[in-house]
Amino acid sequence: MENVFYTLKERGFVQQITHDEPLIRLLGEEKVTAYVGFDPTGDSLHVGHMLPIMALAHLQQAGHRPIAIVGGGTGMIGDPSGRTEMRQVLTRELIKHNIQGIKAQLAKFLDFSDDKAILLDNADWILPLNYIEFLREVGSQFSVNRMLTAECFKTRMERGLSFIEFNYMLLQAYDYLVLYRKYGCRLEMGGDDQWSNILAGADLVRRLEGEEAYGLTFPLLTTAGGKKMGKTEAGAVWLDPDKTSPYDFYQFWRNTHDADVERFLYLYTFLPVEEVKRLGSLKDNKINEAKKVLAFEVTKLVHGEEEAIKAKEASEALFGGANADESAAPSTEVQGNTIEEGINITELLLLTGLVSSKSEGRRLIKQGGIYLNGDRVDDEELIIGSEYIDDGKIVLRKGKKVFHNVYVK
RNA sequence: GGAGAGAUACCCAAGUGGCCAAAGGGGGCAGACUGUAAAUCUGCUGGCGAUGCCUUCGAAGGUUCAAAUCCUUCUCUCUCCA
Repeated sequence: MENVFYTLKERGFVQQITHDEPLIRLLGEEKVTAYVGFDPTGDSLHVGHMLPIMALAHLQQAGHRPIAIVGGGTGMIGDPSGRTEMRQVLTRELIKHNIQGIKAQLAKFLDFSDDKAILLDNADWILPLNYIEFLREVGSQFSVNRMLTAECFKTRMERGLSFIEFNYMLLQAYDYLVLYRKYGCRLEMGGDDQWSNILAGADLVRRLEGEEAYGLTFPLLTTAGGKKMGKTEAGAVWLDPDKTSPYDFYQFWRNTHDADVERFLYLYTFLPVEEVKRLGSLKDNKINEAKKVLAFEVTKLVHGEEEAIKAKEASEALFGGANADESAAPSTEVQGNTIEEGINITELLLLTGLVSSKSEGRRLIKQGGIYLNGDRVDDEELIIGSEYIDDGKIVLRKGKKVFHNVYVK
């Protein structure tokens, strides 16, 4: 099998590595145990977490053993990296709850059977730590002078950094040490903002165990539009179907900027390199084909083939203008008599969540941004009665892309 | 602990008694153009029973016919000193 390092490199996963030659050799010669940590700051992962997950999946496919760490212990501290302000300190209960959600989602990407991949909560070894023992074993290995020069603390030096956060680096480094001792873990990966933390861990393993440990970071992705990957105006794009519907998830990928399509196909799908190259080279409106493939593949990965097909069909039906089944679009159910009595268009918009206030609804109508069953609405006082019900539902549209079905019970 | 500076809408940032629901920029939303893209141009961007009313300029009080603007207390942040 080809060395997985080259796969990762070719697909754009590699930003920095601690030692290139020895790491490549290691990955080519033996089964390597590698880990990535996830912050339990929410009960679902989002698109931003997919990069490390995909990397772990590639490693597993190449026969290596991934470890996913959920930071139940470090979550009690909060990583200051990349933050301008202190993180909110999470409660133990909340973290436990979040870990449950994250575990379930990771299982979609990694095979945890027979210890082919391992999921751990670092609370197991961090919470029982004895302060003095920890300081003597781990703390003594760190130079404050050096820590202060680390990039991750620089921004915080200006805005203030509390002692609890300053300790975060030691704890993450300790994770690596524990994993090395228990599982022989030799590689830690993470976002490029984790570089300092990863180096600290690799250093610690080398100092205390005399063994070379490696680190690799992923690029921090921004879209061609300059936004943080996985964030939209509406917030993060979640992997949890209750937070982001498969249809919206599909649409998120379908709306990828032209310039990002190839890069994303490499990173977020398992399509072979030749196929990605072919799709990525499509020009002008042909590239829409590539976007469809991207959207379908990623949706399939996260929500399964059935949901992916539904999302794709719904999308094509809605944008194709056909009257096909658009059931995958977000929907709201209303009581039949609400419509029979007649409801103001702005009330209905508010009800569906398409707008957050009636004023916003009126504004949109005034600007010609609201469509009812395909026709533009120009009267903001329009009363919607049963004559608008078509096939048991009313189709609302905001702008060009946001569809919403209103089902009448 | 001492001295100073500051806190304005989603973000940055003007405003220092009425003309302020609050300039400007960013972001966002919509329209035009398109390929469900980008770029560009245009409009909008606190709420409501709407030519009026209500809430909003860190919090709570006070002065005034009138406060984001003045006074008092409090909370938080930053800078310098120890």
